Amino acid sequence: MDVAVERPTPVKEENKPETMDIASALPMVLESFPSTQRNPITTSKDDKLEATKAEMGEVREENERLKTLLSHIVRDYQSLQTHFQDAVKVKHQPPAADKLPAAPAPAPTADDLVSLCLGSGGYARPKGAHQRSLSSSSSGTETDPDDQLSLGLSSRRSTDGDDRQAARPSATPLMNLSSDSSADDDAAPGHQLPAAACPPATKARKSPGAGVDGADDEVLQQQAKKARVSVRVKCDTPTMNDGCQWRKYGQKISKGNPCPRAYYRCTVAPSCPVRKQVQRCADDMSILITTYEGTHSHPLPPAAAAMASTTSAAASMLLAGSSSSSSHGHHLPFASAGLLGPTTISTIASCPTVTLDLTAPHSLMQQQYQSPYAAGYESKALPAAWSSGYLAPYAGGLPFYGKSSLPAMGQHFGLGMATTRAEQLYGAAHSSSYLQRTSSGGVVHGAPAAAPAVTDTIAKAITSDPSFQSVLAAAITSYMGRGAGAAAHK
DNA sequence: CGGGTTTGACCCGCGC
DNA sequence: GCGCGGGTCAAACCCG
Repeated sequence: MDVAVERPTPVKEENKPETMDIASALPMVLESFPSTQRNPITTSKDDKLEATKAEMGEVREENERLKTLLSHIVRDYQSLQTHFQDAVKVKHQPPAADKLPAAPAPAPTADDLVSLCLGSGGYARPKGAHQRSLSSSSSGTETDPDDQLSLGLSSRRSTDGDDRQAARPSATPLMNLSSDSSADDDAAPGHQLPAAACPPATKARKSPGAGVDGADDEVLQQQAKKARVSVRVKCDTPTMNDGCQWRKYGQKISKGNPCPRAYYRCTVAPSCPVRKQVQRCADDMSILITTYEGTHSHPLPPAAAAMASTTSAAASMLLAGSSSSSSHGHHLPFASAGLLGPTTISTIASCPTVTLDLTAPHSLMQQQYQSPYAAGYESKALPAAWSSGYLAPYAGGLPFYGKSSLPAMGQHFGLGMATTRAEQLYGAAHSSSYLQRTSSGGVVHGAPAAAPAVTDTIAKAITSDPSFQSVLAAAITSYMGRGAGAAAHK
């Protein structure tokens, strides 16, 4: 068809207040459509105009339905949250039940490994002798040339956090990578990131003789678990521009990977403890693996806030999950929604890592829905939204991240396509998504441990890439709907 | 000249 | 206890 339907750039949504209502967020997309009529129309275009109008009407109806659906979903989700909160409270009554086998030192007790393979069913992680979160490559991911998934997430968990707290085991103060931990500092300053938040003098590792007993032991355990977020993207450039300023301070050839691993330190602020490691995947040199560690101790530029939020949310999810009972899996909507592709959480050497694989699920999108923005991702070092900071309304002065998550979810919840197609996509995403948690063997469990934080992430991520919005929204919708339904059955 | 990169050495944790 | 490997340091070097 010749009617060029040009949608306004996502920037329009950027300015939406975080607290915006979900219902009001949806029409944003529709509101954008009238702009399509502004195309210069020649004399005989009336028919087309009429057709377009009719189409718009249909889309409008579709949107109304989606709005209603979303409202239901949100309600269900909140209900589910409540249920979950209660469940968690009950679950954590026996304090020891939920912790890692705390007795021995913070040693290799945490060898749990959660593997989430979603999105494209063809994704097969080569599970070798020991699974590596970083260098594990995806064999089936090389087909899509533009696997640049934007991860603009400015998730942030509310500090009032009743429900947020639910995601965290109450007995285990979590080190939280997310910048909102700054808000939590008031409550638990001692839990500030040990290595990450310690002064630039670093050398945190050189404190062997600290007295350890009782509660300190627990804290140390948490300290030992410096959560990391590893992001795998297809990227041609040596490093991924995530909006932050980094200074390289080292490089190392790691075993099993001919590509050197580069070590970077955030230089936005001299005292910023955040570090990242950049390494190319051994199996697919086009895949760049960036591992983030720590929390920025300074306001982030908008472009960086998106990425920081992403890692924060992922880390939060990871930590919330990893500190829960090891006998219960963690249902990670991240992956469940097919949002971030195969998402792997692994705890290796007391260093839990969540890997966001942005190389796989994209192909689905590409095939099904060619967003006007999709072309922009081709061979770009960075997804547009990622670098644009378009989802980072709180960056640059305000304490990093915004507020509550759920409203935020609706904020950008712009569904850019009709449900019919969304359902198609959802079907594909849903049918191939599964959660697998392996614990020295491989048991499949499911539990909504970190749902809130992850939901934030999902919601924000949806907004970051218009080409993803549709399918992700569908997937999330489905997830949340099912989750709420499951909770209702309990 | 200041800031960033390179690179070899060093430290430390972990597995055997 | 020892060796290995990952992570960091810091001097030398490079570049604008």
